[in-house]
Amino acid sequence: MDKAGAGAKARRGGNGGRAQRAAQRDPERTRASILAAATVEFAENGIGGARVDAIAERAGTNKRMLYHYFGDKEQLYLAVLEEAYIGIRTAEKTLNLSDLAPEQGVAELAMFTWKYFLDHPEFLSLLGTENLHRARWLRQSTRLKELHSGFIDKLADLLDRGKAKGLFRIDVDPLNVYLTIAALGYFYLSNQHTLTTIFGRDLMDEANLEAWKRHIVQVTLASIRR
Amino acid sequence: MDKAGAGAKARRGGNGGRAQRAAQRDPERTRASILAAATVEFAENGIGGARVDAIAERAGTNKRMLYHYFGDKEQLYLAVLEEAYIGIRTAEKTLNLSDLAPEQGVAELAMFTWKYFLDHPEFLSLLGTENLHRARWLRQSTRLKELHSGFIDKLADLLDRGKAKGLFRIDVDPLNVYLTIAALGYFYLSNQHTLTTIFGRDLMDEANLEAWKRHIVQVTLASIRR
DNA sequence: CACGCCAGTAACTAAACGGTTACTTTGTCG
DNA sequence: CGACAAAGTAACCGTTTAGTTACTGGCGTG
Repeated sequence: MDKAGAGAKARRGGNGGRAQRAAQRDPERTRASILAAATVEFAENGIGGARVDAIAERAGTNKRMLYHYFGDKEQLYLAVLEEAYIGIRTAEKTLNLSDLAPEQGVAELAMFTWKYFLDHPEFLSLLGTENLHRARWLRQSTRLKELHSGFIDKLADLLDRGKAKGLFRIDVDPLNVYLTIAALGYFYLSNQHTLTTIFGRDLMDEANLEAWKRHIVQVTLASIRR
Repeated sequence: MDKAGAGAKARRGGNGGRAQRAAQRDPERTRASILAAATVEFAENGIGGARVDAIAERAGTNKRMLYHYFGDKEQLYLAVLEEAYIGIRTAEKTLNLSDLAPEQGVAELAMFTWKYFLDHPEFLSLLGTENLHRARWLRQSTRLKELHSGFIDKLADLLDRGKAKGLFRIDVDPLNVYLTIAALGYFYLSNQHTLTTIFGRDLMDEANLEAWKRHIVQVTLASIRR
Protein backbone atom coordinates (compact mmCIF):
# COMPACT_ATOMS: atom_id res chain seq x y z
CA MET A 1 0.00 0.00 0.00
CA ASP A 2 2.47 2.63 1.16
CA LYS A 3 5.43 1.34 -0.76
CA ALA A 4 6.80 4.74 -1.72
CA GLY A 5 6.51 6.21 1.75
CA ALA A 6 9.14 5.10 4.17
CA GLY A 7 12.84 4.66 4.00
CA ALA A 8 14.39 6.56 1.09
CA LYS A 9 17.20 4.17 1.83
CA ALA A 10 20.00 4.91 -0.56
CA ARG A 11 22.67 2.51 -1.60
CA ARG A 12 25.28 5.24 -1.65
CA GLY A 13 28.94 4.55 -1.16
CA GLY A 14 31.02 1.77 -2.57
CA ASN A 15 29.36 1.87 -5.96
CA GLY A 16 30.55 5.17 -7.42
CA GLY A 17 28.06 7.78 -6.32
CA ARG A 18 25.12 6.13 -8.00
CA ALA A 19 22.63 7.70 -5.59
CA GLN A 20 19.21 6.52 -6.54
CA ARG A 21 15.97 6.14 -4.71
CA ALA A 22 15.56 2.84 -2.98
CA ALA A 23 13.82 0.30 -5.09
CA GLN A 24 10.78 -1.58 -3.93
CA ARG A 25 13.22 -4.40 -4.27
CA ASP A 26 15.63 -4.21 -1.41
CA PRO A 27 17.12 -7.44 -0.15
CA GLU A 28 18.91 -5.87 2.78
CA ARG A 29 15.85 -4.11 4.05
CA THR A 30 13.66 -7.16 3.61
CA ARG A 31 16.14 -9.33 5.43
CA ALA A 32 16.46 -6.83 8.24
CA SER A 33 12.74 -6.42 8.64
CA ILE A 34 12.22 -10.19 8.80
CA LEU A 35 14.90 -10.37 11.46
CA ALA A 36 13.32 -7.56 13.46
CA ALA A 37 9.88 -9.13 13.22
CA ALA A 38 11.26 -12.52 14.22
CA THR A 39 12.97 -11.00 17.23
CA VAL A 40 9.65 -9.64 18.47
CA GLU A 41 7.76 -12.85 17.73
CA PHE A 42 10.30 -15.18 19.34
CA ALA A 43 10.70 -12.89 22.34
CA GLU A 44 6.96 -12.71 22.89
CA ASN A 45 6.08 -16.35 22.31
CA GLY A 46 9.17 -18.46 22.69
CA ILE A 47 10.31 -20.80 19.97
CA GLY A 48 7.36 -23.17 20.25
CA GLY A 49 4.80 -20.39 20.34
CA ALA A 50 6.28 -18.29 17.54
CA ARG A 51 4.45 -18.46 14.22
CA VAL A 52 6.21 -18.23 10.90
CA ASP A 53 3.15 -16.64 9.31
CA ALA A 54 3.04 -14.02 12.05
CA ILE A 55 6.68 -13.14 11.45
CA ALA A 56 6.14 -12.76 7.72
CA GLU A 57 3.10 -10.58 8.25
CA ARG A 58 4.82 -8.44 10.88
CA ALA A 59 7.75 -7.98 8.52
CA GLY A 60 5.43 -6.84 5.75
CA THR A 61 6.50 -9.64 3.49
CA ASN A 62 5.61 -13.29 3.03
CA LYS A 63 6.88 -16.67 4.07
CA ARG A 64 8.71 -17.35 0.87
CA MET A 65 11.18 -14.55 1.61
CA LEU A 66 11.68 -15.78 5.13
CA TYR A 67 12.66 -19.21 3.88
CA HIS A 68 14.69 -17.64 1.12
CA TYR A 69 16.86 -15.62 3.49
CA PHE A 70 17.00 -17.85 6.54
CA GLY A 71 16.37 -21.44 5.52
CA ASP A 72 13.87 -22.49 8.14
CA LYS A 73 12.32 -21.47 11.43
CA GLU A 74 15.19 -22.74 13.56
CA GLN A 75 17.88 -21.03 11.55
CA LEU A 76 15.87 -17.83 11.73
CA TYR A 77 15.72 -18.22 15.49
CA LEU A 78 19.47 -18.73 15.56
CA ALA A 79 20.00 -15.56 13.52
CA VAL A 80 17.82 -13.67 16.00
CA LEU A 81 19.78 -15.05 18.93
CA GLU A 82 23.10 -14.23 17.32
CA GLU A 83 22.02 -10.69 16.59
CA ALA A 84 20.87 -10.26 20.18
CA TYR A 85 24.22 -11.39 21.55
CA ILE A 86 26.09 -9.23 19.07
CA GLY A 87 23.99 -6.33 20.31
CA ILE A 88 25.05 -6.65 23.93
CA ARG A 89 28.67 -7.39 23.08
CA THR A 90 28.80 -4.28 20.91
CA ALA A 91 27.30 -2.19 23.68
CA GLU A 92 29.80 -3.58 26.17
CA LYS A 93 32.63 -2.18 24.12
CA THR A 94 31.46 1.37 24.71
CA LEU A 95 32.10 0.94 28.40
CA ASN A 96 35.54 1.95 29.54
CA LEU A 97 36.36 0.78 33.03
CA SER A 98 40.13 1.14 33.04
CA ASP A 99 40.07 4.88 33.74
CA LEU A 100 37.82 4.64 36.75
CA ALA A 101 38.49 4.18 40.43
CA PRO A 102 37.75 0.56 41.42
CA GLU A 103 34.52 1.22 43.32
CA GLN A 104 33.35 3.63 40.65
CA GLY A 105 34.14 1.09 37.96
CA VAL A 106 32.10 -1.68 39.60
CA ALA A 107 29.22 0.75 40.04
CA GLU A 108 29.41 1.74 36.35
CA LEU A 109 29.42 -1.88 35.26
CA ALA A 110 26.42 -2.65 37.40
CA MET A 111 24.48 0.36 36.12
CA PHE A 112 25.43 -0.35 32.54
CA THR A 113 24.20 -3.96 32.80
CA TRP A 114 20.99 -2.86 34.48
CA LYS A 115 20.30 -0.26 31.82
CA TYR A 116 21.01 -2.68 29.01
CA PHE A 117 18.60 -5.25 30.47
CA LEU A 118 15.99 -2.58 31.07
CA ASP A 119 16.26 -1.26 27.51
CA HIS A 120 16.33 -4.70 25.86
CA PRO A 121 13.59 -6.89 27.27
CA GLU A 122 13.70 -8.99 24.13
CA PHE A 123 17.26 -9.99 24.99
CA LEU A 124 16.18 -11.25 28.41
CA SER A 125 13.30 -13.12 26.87
CA LEU A 126 15.51 -14.79 24.29
CA LEU A 127 17.93 -15.79 27.04
CA GLY A 128 15.02 -17.40 28.87
CA THR A 129 13.94 -19.28 25.77
CA GLU A 130 17.46 -20.40 25.04
CA ASN A 131 17.92 -21.71 28.57
CA LEU A 132 14.60 -23.54 28.45
CA HIS A 133 16.15 -25.48 25.58
CA ARG A 134 19.44 -25.99 27.38
CA ALA A 135 21.33 -23.57 25.16
CA ARG A 136 20.79 -25.84 22.18
CA TRP A 137 21.25 -23.12 19.59
CA LEU A 138 23.87 -21.12 21.44
CA ARG A 139 26.07 -24.18 21.69
CA GLN A 140 25.62 -24.95 18.03
CA SER A 141 26.57 -21.45 16.90
CA THR A 142 30.20 -21.09 15.94
CA ARG A 143 29.74 -17.34 15.56
CA LEU A 144 28.63 -16.99 19.16
CA LYS A 145 31.28 -19.22 20.62
CA GLU A 146 33.94 -16.86 19.35
CA LEU A 147 32.04 -13.88 20.69
CA HIS A 148 32.79 -14.24 24.37
CA SER A 149 32.20 -11.40 26.74
CA GLY A 150 35.09 -9.05 27.23
CA PHE A 151 33.64 -8.12 30.57
CA ILE A 152 35.28 -10.71 32.71
CA ASP A 153 38.83 -9.73 31.80
CA LYS A 154 38.12 -6.03 32.15
CA LEU A 155 36.40 -6.67 35.43
CA ALA A 156 39.27 -8.79 36.69
CA ASP A 157 41.68 -5.90 36.08
CA LEU A 158 39.40 -3.51 37.86
CA LEU A 159 39.05 -5.82 40.83
CA ASP A 160 42.80 -6.38 40.97
CA ARG A 161 43.34 -2.65 41.21
CA GLY A 162 40.83 -2.53 44.03
CA LYS A 163 42.50 -5.43 45.80
CA ALA A 164 45.91 -3.76 45.49
CA LYS A 165 44.52 -0.66 47.12
CA GLY A 166 43.10 -2.73 49.93
CA LEU A 167 39.53 -1.86 49.00
CA PHE A 168 38.30 -5.30 47.98
CA ARG A 169 38.75 -8.72 49.54
CA ILE A 170 41.49 -10.73 47.83
CA ASP A 171 39.32 -13.83 47.35
CA VAL A 172 36.77 -11.99 45.21
CA ASP A 173 36.10 -13.85 41.96
CA PRO A 174 35.37 -11.75 38.85
CA LEU A 175 32.83 -14.18 37.42
CA ASN A 176 30.96 -14.26 40.71
CA VAL A 177 30.80 -10.48 40.74
CA TYR A 178 29.45 -10.41 37.23
CA LEU A 179 26.93 -13.16 37.96
CA THR A 180 25.76 -11.22 41.00
CA ILE A 181 25.17 -8.07 38.98
CA ALA A 182 23.47 -9.95 36.17
CA ALA A 183 21.34 -12.03 38.55
CA LEU A 184 19.94 -9.02 40.37
CA GLY A 185 19.02 -7.27 37.14
CA TYR A 186 17.77 -10.28 35.23
CA PHE A 187 15.52 -11.73 37.91
CA TYR A 188 13.88 -8.43 38.77
CA LEU A 189 12.97 -7.72 35.16
CA SER A 190 12.31 -11.15 33.71
CA ASN A 191 10.12 -12.19 36.65
CA GLN A 192 8.39 -8.85 37.05
CA HIS A 193 4.98 -10.21 36.12
CA THR A 194 4.74 -13.03 38.63
CA LEU A 195 6.42 -10.93 41.32
CA THR A 196 4.11 -7.96 40.80
CA THR A 197 1.10 -10.27 40.88
CA ILE A 198 2.14 -12.06 44.05
CA PHE A 199 3.60 -9.21 46.07
CA GLY A 200 1.26 -6.51 44.87
CA ARG A 201 4.01 -3.99 44.27
CA ASP A 202 4.50 -2.53 40.81
CA LEU A 203 8.14 -3.28 40.18
CA MET A 204 8.18 -1.30 36.95
CA ASP A 205 7.20 1.92 38.66
CA GLU A 206 9.84 4.56 37.96
CA ALA A 207 10.74 5.03 41.62
CA ASN A 208 11.08 1.29 42.22
CA LEU A 209 13.26 0.86 39.14
CA GLU A 210 15.58 3.61 40.34
CA ALA A 211 15.66 2.13 43.84
CA TRP A 212 16.55 -1.31 42.49
CA LYS A 213 19.36 0.12 40.40
CA ARG A 214 20.83 1.67 43.54
CA HIS A 215 20.22 -1.61 45.35
CA ILE A 216 22.23 -3.57 42.78
CA VAL A 217 25.17 -1.18 43.09
CA GLN A 218 24.99 -1.21 46.87
CA VAL A 219 24.71 -5.00 47.16
CA THR A 220 27.52 -5.62 44.71
CA LEU A 221 29.88 -3.25 46.44
CA ALA A 222 28.97 -4.47 49.92
CA SER A 223 29.71 -8.04 48.84
CA ILE A 224 33.26 -7.35 47.67
CA ARG A 225 34.52 -4.80 50.18
CA ARG A 226 36.92 -5.89 52.88
CA MET B 1 2.21 -54.01 30.05
CA ASP B 2 3.15 -53.94 33.71
CA LYS B 3 -0.23 -53.03 35.07
CA ALA B 4 -0.12 -55.31 38.08
CA GLY B 5 3.37 -54.32 39.16
CA ALA B 6 3.59 -50.96 40.80
CA GLY B 7 1.54 -49.08 43.31
CA ALA B 8 -0.61 -51.30 45.50
CA LYS B 9 -2.22 -47.98 46.27
CA ALA B 10 -4.90 -48.53 48.89
CA ARG B 11 -7.83 -46.28 49.53
CA ARG B 12 -7.66 -46.76 53.27
CA GLY B 13 -9.08 -44.29 55.72
CA GLY B 14 -12.30 -42.37 55.51
CA ASN B 15 -14.23 -45.21 53.99
CA GLY B 16 -14.51 -47.66 56.85
CA GLY B 17 -11.45 -49.87 56.58
CA ARG B 18 -12.33 -51.12 53.13
CA ALA B 19 -8.74 -51.93 52.26
CA GLN B 20 -8.66 -53.43 48.81
CA ARG B 21 -6.10 -53.66 46.09
CA ALA B 22 -6.05 -50.73 43.74
CA ALA B 23 -8.05 -51.37 40.65
CA GLN B 24 -6.78 -50.76 37.15
CA ARG B 25 -9.41 -48.09 37.32
CA ASP B 26 -8.18 -45.38 39.62
CA PRO B 27 -9.29 -41.82 38.93
CA GLU B 28 -7.00 -40.27 41.52
CA ARG B 29 -3.96 -42.02 40.24
CA THR B 30 -4.82 -41.26 36.61
CA ARG B 31 -5.36 -37.60 37.40
CA ALA B 32 -2.14 -37.42 39.36
CA SER B 33 -0.12 -39.11 36.66
CA ILE B 34 -1.50 -36.77 34.00
CA LEU B 35 -0.57 -33.83 36.21
CA ALA B 36 2.94 -35.18 36.77
CA ALA B 37 3.44 -35.83 33.07
CA ALA B 38 2.13 -32.37 32.20
CA THR B 39 4.50 -30.78 34.70
CA VAL B 40 7.44 -32.39 32.96
CA GLU B 41 6.19 -31.57 29.48
CA PHE B 42 5.38 -27.93 30.20
CA ALA B 43 8.61 -27.44 32.12
CA GLU B 44 10.66 -28.89 29.28
CA ASN B 45 8.93 -27.25 26.35
CA GLY B 46 6.99 -24.24 27.56
CA ILE B 47 3.33 -23.85 26.87
CA GLY B 48 3.68 -23.41 23.12
CA GLY B 49 6.04 -26.33 22.76
CA ALA B 50 4.19 -28.77 25.01
CA ARG B 51 2.22 -31.46 23.19
CA VAL B 52 -1.03 -32.85 24.51
CA ASP B 53 -0.34 -36.23 22.91
CA ALA B 54 3.07 -36.35 24.58
CA ILE B 55 1.52 -35.68 27.98
CA ALA B 56 -1.06 -38.43 27.54
CA GLU B 57 1.60 -40.88 26.45
CA ARG B 58 3.96 -39.94 29.27
CA ALA B 59 1.09 -40.37 31.73
CA GLY B 60 0.38 -43.85 30.37
CA THR B 61 -3.15 -42.90 29.40
CA ASN B 62 -4.82 -41.18 26.47
CA LYS B 63 -6.01 -37.74 25.53
CA ARG B 64 -9.62 -38.39 26.39
CA MET B 65 -8.76 -38.73 30.09
CA LEU B 66 -6.72 -35.57 29.98
CA TYR B 67 -9.66 -33.62 28.63
CA HIS B 68 -11.98 -35.43 31.01
CA TYR B 69 -10.06 -34.35 34.10
CA PHE B 70 -8.71 -30.97 33.09
CA GLY B 71 -10.90 -29.50 30.36
CA ASP B 72 -8.29 -28.36 27.90
CA LYS B 73 -4.57 -27.72 27.49
CA GLU B 74 -4.64 -24.30 29.13
CA GLN B 75 -6.57 -25.45 32.18
CA LEU B 76 -4.14 -28.33 32.52
CA TYR B 77 -1.29 -25.87 32.43
CA LEU B 78 -3.00 -23.81 35.10
CA ALA B 79 -3.39 -26.90 37.29
CA VAL B 80 0.31 -27.62 36.87
CA LEU B 81 1.20 -24.05 37.80
CA GLU B 82 -1.07 -24.09 40.83
CA GLU B 83 0.39 -27.33 42.05
CA ALA B 84 3.90 -25.96 41.65
CA TYR B 85 3.09 -22.89 43.73
CA ILE B 86 1.33 -24.98 46.35
CA GLY B 87 4.50 -27.06 46.51
CA ILE B 88 6.78 -24.18 47.41
CA ARG B 89 4.26 -22.59 49.78
CA THR B 90 3.90 -25.88 51.62
CA ALA B 91 7.64 -26.25 51.89
CA GLU B 92 7.95 -22.70 53.19
CA LYS B 93 5.80 -23.59 56.16
CA THR B 94 8.33 -26.09 57.42
CA LEU B 95 10.80 -23.26 57.91
CA ASN B 96 10.74 -21.70 61.35
CA LEU B 97 12.63 -18.44 61.52
CA SER B 98 11.24 -16.98 64.72
CA ASP B 99 13.49 -19.02 67.00
CA LEU B 100 16.70 -18.06 65.29
CA ALA B 101 19.11 -15.21 65.79
CA PRO B 102 18.60 -12.58 63.06
CA GLU B 103 21.72 -13.32 61.04
CA GLN B 104 21.18 -17.03 61.40
CA GLY B 105 17.57 -16.64 60.27
CA VAL B 106 18.49 -14.74 57.11
CA ALA B 107 21.11 -17.37 56.33
CA GLU B 108 18.56 -20.17 56.83
CA LEU B 109 16.05 -18.46 54.57
CA ALA B 110 18.66 -18.01 51.87
CA MET B 111 19.79 -21.61 52.06
CA PHE B 112 16.24 -22.89 52.12
CA THR B 113 15.35 -20.94 49.00
CA TRP B 114 18.50 -22.07 47.24
CA LYS B 115 17.84 -25.70 48.07
CA TYR B 116 14.24 -25.50 46.96
CA PHE B 117 15.23 -24.02 43.61
CA LEU B 118 17.98 -26.59 43.20
CA ASP B 119 15.64 -29.48 43.96
CA HIS B 120 12.77 -28.20 41.81
CA PRO B 121 14.03 -27.13 38.40
CA GLU B 122 10.55 -27.61 37.01
CA PHE B 123 9.31 -24.83 39.27
CA LEU B 124 11.90 -22.42 37.89
CA SER B 125 11.04 -23.40 34.38
CA LEU B 126 7.32 -22.88 34.94
CA LEU B 127 8.05 -19.48 36.44
CA GLY B 128 9.96 -18.61 33.29
CA THR B 129 7.12 -19.74 31.07
CA GLU B 130 4.59 -17.86 33.14
CA ASN B 131 6.61 -14.67 32.96
CA LEU B 132 7.05 -15.01 29.22
CA HIS B 133 3.27 -14.78 29.08
CA ARG B 134 3.11 -11.88 31.50
CA ALA B 135 1.67 -13.97 34.32
CA ARG B 136 -1.50 -14.53 32.32
CA TRP B 137 -2.51 -17.69 34.15
CA LEU B 138 -1.21 -16.72 37.56
CA ARG B 139 -3.31 -13.55 37.49
CA GLN B 140 -6.37 -15.47 36.41
CA SER B 141 -6.08 -18.03 39.20
CA THR B 142 -8.19 -17.23 42.25
CA ARG B 143 -6.60 -20.12 44.11
CA LEU B 144 -3.13 -18.69 43.70
CA LYS B 145 -4.09 -15.15 44.55
CA GLU B 146 -5.13 -16.30 48.01
CA LEU B 147 -1.94 -18.28 48.39
CA HIS B 148 0.51 -15.45 48.98
CA SER B 149 3.89 -16.14 50.39
CA GLY B 150 4.13 -16.08 54.18
CA PHE B 151 7.81 -15.32 53.82
CA ILE B 152 7.65 -11.57 53.68
CA ASP B 153 5.92 -11.16 57.03
CA LYS B 154 8.14 -13.71 58.75
CA LEU B 155 11.18 -12.08 57.20
CA ALA B 156 10.01 -8.62 58.29
CA ASP B 157 9.84 -9.82 61.91
CA LEU B 158 13.27 -11.32 61.67
CA LEU B 159 14.73 -8.16 60.18
CA ASP B 160 13.04 -6.03 62.83
CA ARG B 161 14.68 -8.08 65.52
CA GLY B 162 18.02 -7.57 63.81
CA LYS B 163 17.40 -3.85 63.51
CA ALA B 164 16.50 -3.60 67.21
CA LYS B 165 19.77 -5.27 68.10
CA GLY B 166 21.65 -2.82 65.92
CA LEU B 167 22.77 -5.58 63.54
CA PHE B 168 20.92 -4.50 60.41
CA ARG B 169 20.43 -1.12 58.79
CA ILE B 170 17.06 0.40 59.64
CA ASP B 171 16.18 1.18 56.02
CA VAL B 172 16.37 -2.48 54.96
CA ASP B 173 13.24 -3.53 53.06
CA PRO B 174 12.02 -7.13 53.53
CA LEU B 175 10.84 -7.55 49.95
CA ASN B 176 14.19 -6.34 48.65
CA VAL B 177 15.99 -8.86 50.82
CA TYR B 178 13.79 -11.66 49.55
CA LEU B 179 14.18 -10.53 45.94
CA THR B 180 17.93 -10.50 46.41
CA ILE B 181 17.99 -14.05 47.69
CA ALA B 182 15.63 -15.29 45.01
CA ALA B 183 17.45 -13.43 42.23
CA LEU B 184 20.82 -14.92 43.07
CA GLY B 185 19.42 -18.44 43.19
CA TYR B 186 17.08 -18.20 40.23
CA PHE B 187 19.49 -16.65 37.75
CA TYR B 188 22.33 -19.02 38.51
CA LEU B 189 20.16 -22.08 37.97
CA SER B 190 17.75 -21.00 35.27
CA ASN B 191 20.51 -19.52 33.12
CA GLN B 192 23.04 -22.25 33.80
CA HIS B 193 23.09 -23.47 30.20
CA THR B 194 23.92 -20.20 28.48
CA LEU B 195 26.30 -19.20 31.26
CA THR B 196 28.16 -22.49 31.20
CA THR B 197 28.43 -22.29 27.41
CA ILE B 198 29.72 -18.73 27.38
CA PHE B 199 31.99 -18.70 30.38
CA GLY B 200 33.23 -22.25 30.08
CA ARG B 201 32.75 -23.04 33.76
CA ASP B 202 30.47 -25.88 34.78
CA LEU B 203 28.12 -24.13 37.17
CA MET B 204 26.44 -27.37 38.17
CA ASP B 205 29.64 -28.88 39.46
CA GLU B 206 29.18 -29.85 43.12
CA ALA B 207 31.91 -27.53 44.37
CA ASN B 208 30.57 -24.57 42.41
CA LEU B 209 27.04 -25.18 43.68
CA GLU B 210 28.27 -25.20 47.25
CA ALA B 211 30.35 -22.07 46.67
CA TRP B 212 27.36 -20.25 45.18
CA LYS B 213 25.19 -21.17 48.14
CA ARG B 214 27.75 -19.62 50.47
CA HIS B 215 27.97 -16.67 48.14
CA ILE B 216 24.22 -16.03 48.36
CA VAL B 217 24.33 -16.07 52.16
CA GLN B 218 27.38 -13.86 52.27
CA VAL B 219 26.03 -11.31 49.76
CA THR B 220 22.65 -11.13 51.44
CA LEU B 221 24.10 -10.57 54.88
CA ALA B 222 26.68 -8.07 53.65
CA SER B 223 23.93 -6.05 52.00
CA ILE B 224 21.85 -5.60 55.15
CA ARG B 225 24.46 -5.20 57.86
CA ARG B 226 25.10 -1.77 59.31
C1' DC C 1 18.50 -4.54 -25.30
C1' DA C 2 17.59 -9.02 -24.13
C1' DC C 3 18.70 -12.45 -21.12
C1' DG C 4 19.50 -14.52 -16.80
C1' DC C 5 19.21 -14.02 -12.02
C1' DC C 6 17.21 -12.76 -7.89
C1' DA C 7 13.39 -10.38 -5.08
C1' DG C 8 8.86 -11.01 -4.34
C1' DT C 9 3.89 -13.09 -4.41
C1' DA C 10 0.13 -16.20 -3.55
C1' DA C 11 -1.86 -20.41 -3.58
C1' DC C 12 -0.97 -25.00 -2.18
C1' DT C 13 0.32 -29.39 0.62
C1' DA C 14 1.28 -32.83 3.95
C1' DA C 15 1.73 -33.45 8.57
C1' DA C 16 0.92 -32.25 13.22
C1' DC C 17 -2.05 -30.57 16.47
C1' DG C 18 -5.85 -29.75 19.90
C1' DG C 19 -10.02 -31.40 20.70
C1' DT C 20 -14.26 -34.75 20.01
C1' DT C 21 -17.17 -38.74 19.09
C1' DA C 22 -18.72 -43.19 19.53
C1' DC C 23 -17.94 -46.91 21.94
C1' DT C 24 -16.28 -50.58 25.66
C1' DT C 25 -15.10 -51.92 30.31
C1' DT C 26 -15.39 -51.85 35.23
C1' DG C 27 -17.20 -51.04 39.64
C1' DT C 28 -21.31 -49.84 42.65
C1' DC C 29 -25.70 -49.94 44.64
C1' DG C 30 -30.71 -50.65 44.86
C1' DC D 1 -28.59 -59.53 39.34
C1' DG D 2 -28.99 -55.79 36.38
C1' DA D 3 -28.87 -51.16 35.42
C1' DC D 4 -26.54 -46.91 35.76
C1' DA D 5 -22.42 -44.03 36.14
C1' DA D 6 -17.93 -43.20 35.72
C1' DA D 7 -13.30 -44.70 33.79
C1' DG D 8 -11.06 -45.76 29.87
C1' DT D 9 -9.98 -46.56 24.68
C1' DA D 10 -9.18 -45.64 19.90
C1' DA D 11 -10.36 -43.81 15.81
C1' DC D 12 -11.59 -39.66 13.91
C1' DC D 13 -12.10 -34.45 12.56
C1' DG D 14 -11.29 -29.73 11.29
C1' DT D 15 -7.75 -26.36 11.78
C1' DT D 16 -3.34 -24.70 12.05
C1' DT D 17 1.33 -25.03 10.91
C1' DA D 18 5.91 -25.28 8.71
C1' DG D 19 7.46 -25.64 4.50
C1' DT D 20 6.97 -25.72 -1.05
C1' DT D 21 5.70 -24.90 -5.79
C1' DA D 22 4.85 -22.38 -9.66
C1' DC D 23 4.80 -18.15 -11.04
C1' DT D 24 5.61 -12.71 -11.87
C1' DG D 25 8.34 -8.68 -12.18
C1' DG D 26 12.43 -5.72 -11.89
C1' DC D 27 17.53 -4.97 -12.27
C1' DG D 28 22.28 -5.26 -13.71
C1' DT D 29 25.38 -7.11 -17.12
C1' DG D 30 27.45 -8.88 -21.41
